[in-house]
Amino acid sequence: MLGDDQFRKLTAPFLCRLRTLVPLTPHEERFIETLDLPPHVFQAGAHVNKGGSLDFTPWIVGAGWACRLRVLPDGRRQIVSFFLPGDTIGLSEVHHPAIQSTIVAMTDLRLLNSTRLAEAIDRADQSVPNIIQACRMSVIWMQARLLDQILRLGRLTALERMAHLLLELHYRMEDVGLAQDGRFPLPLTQSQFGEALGLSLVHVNRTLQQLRRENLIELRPGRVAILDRERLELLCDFRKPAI
Amino acid sequence: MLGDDQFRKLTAPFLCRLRTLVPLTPHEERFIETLDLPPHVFQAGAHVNKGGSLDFTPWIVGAGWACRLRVLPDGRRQIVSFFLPGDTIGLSEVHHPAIQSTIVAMTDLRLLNSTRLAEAIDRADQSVPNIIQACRMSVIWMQARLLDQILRLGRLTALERMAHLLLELHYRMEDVGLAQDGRFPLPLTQSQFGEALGLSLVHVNRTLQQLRRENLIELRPGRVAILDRERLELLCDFRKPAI
DNA sequence: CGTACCATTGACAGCCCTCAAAGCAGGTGG
DNA sequence: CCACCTGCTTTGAGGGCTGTCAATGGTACG
Repeated sequence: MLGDDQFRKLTAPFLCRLRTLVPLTPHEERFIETLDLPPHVFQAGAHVNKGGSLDFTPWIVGAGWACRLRVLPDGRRQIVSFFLPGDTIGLSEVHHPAIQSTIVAMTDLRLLNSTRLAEAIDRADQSVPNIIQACRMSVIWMQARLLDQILRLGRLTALERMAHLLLELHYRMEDVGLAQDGRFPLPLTQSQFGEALGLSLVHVNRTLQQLRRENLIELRPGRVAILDRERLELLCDFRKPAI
Repeated sequence: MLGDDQFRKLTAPFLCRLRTLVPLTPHEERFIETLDLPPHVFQAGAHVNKGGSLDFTPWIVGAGWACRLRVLPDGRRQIVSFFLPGDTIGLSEVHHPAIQSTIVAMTDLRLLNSTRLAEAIDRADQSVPNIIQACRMSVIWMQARLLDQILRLGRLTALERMAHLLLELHYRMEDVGLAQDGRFPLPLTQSQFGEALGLSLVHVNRTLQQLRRENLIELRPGRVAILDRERLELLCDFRKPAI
């Protein structure tokens, strides 16, 4: 279920991600490429941070998708954020009980242990200054995406929310080299879209149909194509994450 | 418009806040108490981070309320988070253009310049280890509150959202010694409640009336009383921020 | 061929929004 | 002292966006 990523180097997305933030020295590129292979594998549906000493391990997503999830006692579920290939888990953002959320693998997942990276950051290792700078920027990006999510849920209509989320995912996949020509793998069910966007499954379905009717996207299970990015951005006031 | 806080030491709330997180040494208490007085004053409605060199100054809120706000081109506004006395601005969380938001004073505001504190954190100053630890924890709390906001907007009904936010604000005011017996100053208009909770002004009004009818809160302009915290928490699955 | 999961469609209800107007309190100036 | 203004709160009516319930279809897999 890892799709096209299966045979790529698992460090490639993270390298892409860092290079969108800062230029790296050859030494730094090697530092990343040697980060703890082989990967730790979680199956779709597994909890990445539920019990065990792995709870506080910092990871880099090599392949597959995960999400941060909050569940209410009555069963309502809210997806807070997504982790895509090249994202860090528990490094730029935080593992802590106070966060009261679970990290769930949405597909089969290959994670790289980034403890060495975390240590380098902690002691401000002078041999990898750009990496440290990039990770600092990455904290900011992650925060900005949380604010995006708040804006979507608080102020956008269903149609706008869906468009806005698709654009965010597109940009993120493009950044790590996993989107070509507006097309990228999208392993979300409509129910999961609903959990992320605060909508019911049924309404997600109707919203997606509307986007298709207007020739803004193409969607088949597991894959999406952004047909008219500009019009889609206009529709939902999406602001390209500049700088 | 600063209410009861007017004559308190402006560093008091921040000291309270830190002490809820870690114990401080006498040296550390003095370090806080000498943080750059007199305060920088913003009038209600002013933008704290809009243009000028003050943009990247890290602050501590001494008195008054502020919020982080996102505005859409068509005028829709979403309050992302609140800054209460004792909170930091641009220290635990981030000033950066990518965040695409404005920090607005909701009341007259007295801010302490915390550049000295920021520098102490940056160079890991060994004379104030507990303060640094507390600021690290504070980042986590701030993130947790963003997730709370996402949960409210994505999964709670209007009544639940309102209850949940009131409880959060109550706990935060209580932590910094500004709530007694469930009562605390609440300088929000119903319109601002709406901007924070993703509701219309009219619906905020009706929701507040419902909470009053059920004897859960008392509310008069500028001030609120939580009458039955336990029932209110039950109503919205509020989880006390433990640990 | 049955099972399970996901996508799709229809009918209907309800939560919440918009529009509109009236009440209320504080501040200002005549 | 009162008229007036301004900003906030309150109330009513009606509509629309979105949720819930229920059933059907499609596809992968055993």
